[in-house]
Amino acid sequence: MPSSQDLVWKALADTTRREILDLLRDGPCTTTRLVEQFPGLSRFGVMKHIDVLRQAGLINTRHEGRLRINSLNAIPIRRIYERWVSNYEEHWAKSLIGLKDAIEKDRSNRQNT
Amino acid sequence: MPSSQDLVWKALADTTRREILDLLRDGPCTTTRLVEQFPGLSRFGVMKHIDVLRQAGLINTRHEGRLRINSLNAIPIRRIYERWVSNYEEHWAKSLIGLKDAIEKDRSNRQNT
DNA sequence: CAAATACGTTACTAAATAGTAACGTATTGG
DNA sequence: CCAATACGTTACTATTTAGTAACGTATTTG
Repeated sequence: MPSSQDLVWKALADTTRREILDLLRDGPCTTTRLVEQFPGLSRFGVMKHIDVLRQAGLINTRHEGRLRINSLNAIPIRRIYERWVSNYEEHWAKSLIGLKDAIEKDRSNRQNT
Repeated sequence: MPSSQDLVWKALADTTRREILDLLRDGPCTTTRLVEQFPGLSRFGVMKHIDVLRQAGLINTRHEGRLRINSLNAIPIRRIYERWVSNYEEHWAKSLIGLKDAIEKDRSNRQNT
């Protein structure tokens, strides 16, 4: 039973899919136009990536005649940030600011044992 | 040729691996103790996850006698945030603030067709 | 209505990933 | 030194994922 968060993580794990999202940051785009941006991949290849992104809720598609217009939904990325990434902010701040301290502490710890 | 960023994304895509990182937020931990936290997995299973995390630079291991002490390095997560996630902040802010507007627009669009 | 366009699906293959079981190595306490 | 402990690896299987080729559907345009 994969959670919806899990689908988002899996979707983001692939370079092509992150590139698709990056393209959509500039605005909505039809499926065919997206396919054209990836000459190395078949149409179906790209479409399967789009599917994964849609299932993760990162892309919405609306129909307009024979066009399918894909647009970005950044909210799931926000959730990833809020529920997970932000928990590490304190930690990485410590690693950056307190690097010298950490080294000193580590050294004296090893002498005490 | 997977970039180092790519290794981080792949590493984060797995629930077990994110759980390992969450455990390490409380402080460093030996390999065996980490294994014990995942009764459903074999030792090797957990160790392979640790390996993936180490290759992504998310975990450092130092040797201390017969113990291997694994500790968190949150810097790669920070990079993911800076180089990618943060680009979407403007976008998700727009989606949140403009949500009511978007709904109204969508409704009137549907009435027009 | 027929051709062109935009999109989608079915069926298949190749490769990467997750996982287990069983065996091997290094460190340390009695 | 030898038994226990902590860690690691080899060899294998099952599952998932990525990808292609080829075929099918719906919507316009002349």
